[in-house]
Amino acid sequence: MPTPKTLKVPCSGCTLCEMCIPMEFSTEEIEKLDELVTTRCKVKRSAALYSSGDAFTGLYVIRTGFFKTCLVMEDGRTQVTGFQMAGEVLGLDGIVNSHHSCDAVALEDAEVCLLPFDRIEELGREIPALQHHVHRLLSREIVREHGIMLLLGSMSAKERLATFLLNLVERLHTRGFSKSELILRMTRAEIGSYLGLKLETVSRTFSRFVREGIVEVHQRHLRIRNPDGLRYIVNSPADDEL
Amino acid sequence: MPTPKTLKVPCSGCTLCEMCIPMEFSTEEIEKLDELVTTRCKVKRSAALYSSGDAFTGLYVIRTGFFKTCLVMEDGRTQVTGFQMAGEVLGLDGIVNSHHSCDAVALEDAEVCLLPFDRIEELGREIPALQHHVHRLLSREIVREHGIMLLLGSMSAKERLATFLLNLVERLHTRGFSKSELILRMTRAEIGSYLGLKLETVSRTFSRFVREGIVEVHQRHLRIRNPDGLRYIVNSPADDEL
DNA sequence: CGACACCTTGAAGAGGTTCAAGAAATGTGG
DNA sequence: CCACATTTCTTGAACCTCTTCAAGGTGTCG
Repeated sequence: MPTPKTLKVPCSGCTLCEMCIPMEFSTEEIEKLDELVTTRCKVKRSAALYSSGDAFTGLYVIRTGFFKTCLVMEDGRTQVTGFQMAGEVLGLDGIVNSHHSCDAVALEDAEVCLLPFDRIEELGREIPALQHHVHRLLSREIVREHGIMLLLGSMSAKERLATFLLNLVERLHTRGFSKSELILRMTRAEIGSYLGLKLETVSRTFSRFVREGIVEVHQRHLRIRNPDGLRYIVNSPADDEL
Repeated sequence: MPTPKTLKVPCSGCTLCEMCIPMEFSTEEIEKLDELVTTRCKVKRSAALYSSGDAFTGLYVIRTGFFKTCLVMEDGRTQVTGFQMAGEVLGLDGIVNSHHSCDAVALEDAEVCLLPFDRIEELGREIPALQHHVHRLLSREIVREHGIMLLLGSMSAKERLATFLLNLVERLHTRGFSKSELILRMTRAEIGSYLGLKLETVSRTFSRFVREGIVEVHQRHLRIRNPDGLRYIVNSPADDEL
């Protein structure tokens, strides 16, 4: 369970963009938006921000840290449905039934802002730009998941992992990190679950990429040597071997 | 391309529930909602209601007919991302970028209502219940897709097909159709694409279900003889053979 | 330093795919 | 309304990718 802190955080100063300050607001509106964020929480590594069944209170914007969301079946099988990093939003699944339908777990110590959803709706009625922003946020998530369905439904292991790495490094890059180096915050098993593969297959596919000179892998430290190699893999249905 | 008809349709009389009239509205509000639906379109079998790249104008509520939505990769591979029937909503993918990111194709002659999205947002600001309804609609789609990720990521062919059939028959049942008989509106290849399987695998799995006495299959006419058999398959990770 | 979690790699195996052929249904045009 | 073309569905056999099982290596943290 997260540690709630009723700490006033001026959003106006926060550089995170996905949710909070999508620019096209007047200063008056920004003042209102600052009111939106009432609570900041710290979440320890491997702790759940929320779990399936928990009452839905609002959306969480990640300030720092890295999360995974996952579903757990009765028989214990789990499916990782996404990895989220700073600036991204958690909790959209809870809106329909006022209860969460998946778990959000921190993969490293994290800090999130809670945006009570009824406040979001209230403000959305006053600020059309915010309203539309929320709609886009939800729609973006739908489109993202379409992409994952494509990945899970029609891609080989190589393609899946290549797609995953490209997506990850791109998102990190927009946050100011390197285009070629990254640290995986998740285990092979978690990557595998997300990609519909077993951890051994993930490991083997990494090894293969290393052999082909596409990446360097040292545990969780990755270095992409040939990004075009990855892109080529994604776009080649029948991938000719070396 | 659909055939637009500027036909006034009183939504108040329409029994479709998912989008249009979620009860908790005043008569005054319902009058406003009636204004929402400006256009009704007919879509011929195998015609696209919209295609990837088309400008997004609004959401479509299916009055009659049956649709599939699908993504097409550059290399031609396609992924069916969903099947939609009367009362369900199409077009949510278009909100983010004001352009659609997938194709919606009618699997039989269909009729849809267009709800211009800017009007939805306007009205949403006036009617909180509508606003919340839209949010739930989007969130529901996200949760639905989580379920498909689980299916594609961690289920066997048998489990996938059983899950698919149970879901389909349940949705039909809420629309007043039989709990045990249904007509598949889509081909084996389309089912396969949706489930991340090849059409041969779908066909073989059907045959297997028939052999086990779980269903009767005559082309696209299905009869579920043992729904618990299907449910059992879904909930048994290592499924013991006959 | 030892315990534990995580990662890699090999060998055998299974589930699903691919290729191919034929049967059944559907639609079209004469 | 029938014959033909086309699409869709089923089934078999060989193959391949990914999984499973197993063992050993590496890194980390108390």
